[in-house]
Amino acid sequence: MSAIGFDTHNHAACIEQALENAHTHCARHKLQFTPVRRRVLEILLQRHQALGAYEILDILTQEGLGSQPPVAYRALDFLVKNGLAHRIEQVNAYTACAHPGQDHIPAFLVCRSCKAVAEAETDMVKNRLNIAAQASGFKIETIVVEAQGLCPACCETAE
Amino acid sequence: MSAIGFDTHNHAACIEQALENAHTHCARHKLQFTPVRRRVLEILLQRHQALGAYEILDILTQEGLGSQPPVAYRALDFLVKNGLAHRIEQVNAYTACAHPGQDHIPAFLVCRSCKAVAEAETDMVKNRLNIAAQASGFKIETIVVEAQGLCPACCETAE
DNA sequence: ACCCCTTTTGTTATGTTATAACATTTGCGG
DNA sequence: CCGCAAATGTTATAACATAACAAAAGGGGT
Repeated sequence: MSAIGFDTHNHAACIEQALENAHTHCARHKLQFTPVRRRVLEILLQRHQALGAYEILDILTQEGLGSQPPVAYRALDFLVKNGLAHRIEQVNAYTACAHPGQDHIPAFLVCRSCKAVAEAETDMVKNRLNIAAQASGFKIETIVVEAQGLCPACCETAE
Repeated sequence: MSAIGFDTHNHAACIEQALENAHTHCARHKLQFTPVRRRVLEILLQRHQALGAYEILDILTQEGLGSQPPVAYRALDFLVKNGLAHRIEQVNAYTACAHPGQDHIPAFLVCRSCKAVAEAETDMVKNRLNIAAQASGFKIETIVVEAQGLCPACCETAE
């Protein structure tokens, strides 16, 4: 289990690469990587941050890509369903997936101050939960693991 | 890690006991266990189930204990803050705590069909996440672990 | 190239969840 | 029994999300 997201990196290249990966992923699965969907993913990638649907909608609206809530929600649903983004339940917000195509169960570290999001791995969690679930006959379909707190940057500045 | 919640038990006694425990817990911490707060906890205990704030508000309203959203939200906030109930983020709902007073990090198994909730333990998760967090300098304050799926009863009947 | 069906987008309306703000009442310590 | 702190009542509104249907665009088969 290792966290990425709070380190520095070549962001432009990282975004370019991720969009490229998403494009080929969609092509391979016969999914339409439409302008709205592409742009929403790009927005999520540009900020390594949890963004609310309405924040994204604001940006889309400014750019003439859509003006009503369903536009944003549909694009986000598409990205989440296809593993290109994740929903952060604790804050009703969305973030780009850091490991697309890996069919993983992510754990998130979410900064309550700046909304920065890091994505970690959780093999252990899945195993543990499955043991507990099987013991009682519960059939797990989705797992959410989220931690909230302060990221390194905000530890120094915030409250 | 073991799950409770899908087993059968003497429910009336279980509720009585839990309310009694909550009462003494509040007394010990100089917290007011008011009628609304007590009734909301009782409602949560009666159904081992995730209930939305507005569902609870409906019941309170019928009983003349309050009619506006803040009444329900304030009671729920109180219960959650003091470890007597938990919020299930995935479904925007609340459930009574199965281990009050134990300062634990719970994991939930939530049935998507009947909203039944079982509470399991997660020491491992906490440790694992803390390792990942410390490596990047992130300071964890809260952890959410939730699985959604089908409970034993609904596995047979539901889709 | 064209048709047809499926998917996506546009749009209106509304449903659901949650909180800000302030007045009033209640509980509790001195 | 006074005065402060905590809790409740109430109004209004903010924030998040989806149902439903019309219009347009994509893309596969002939």
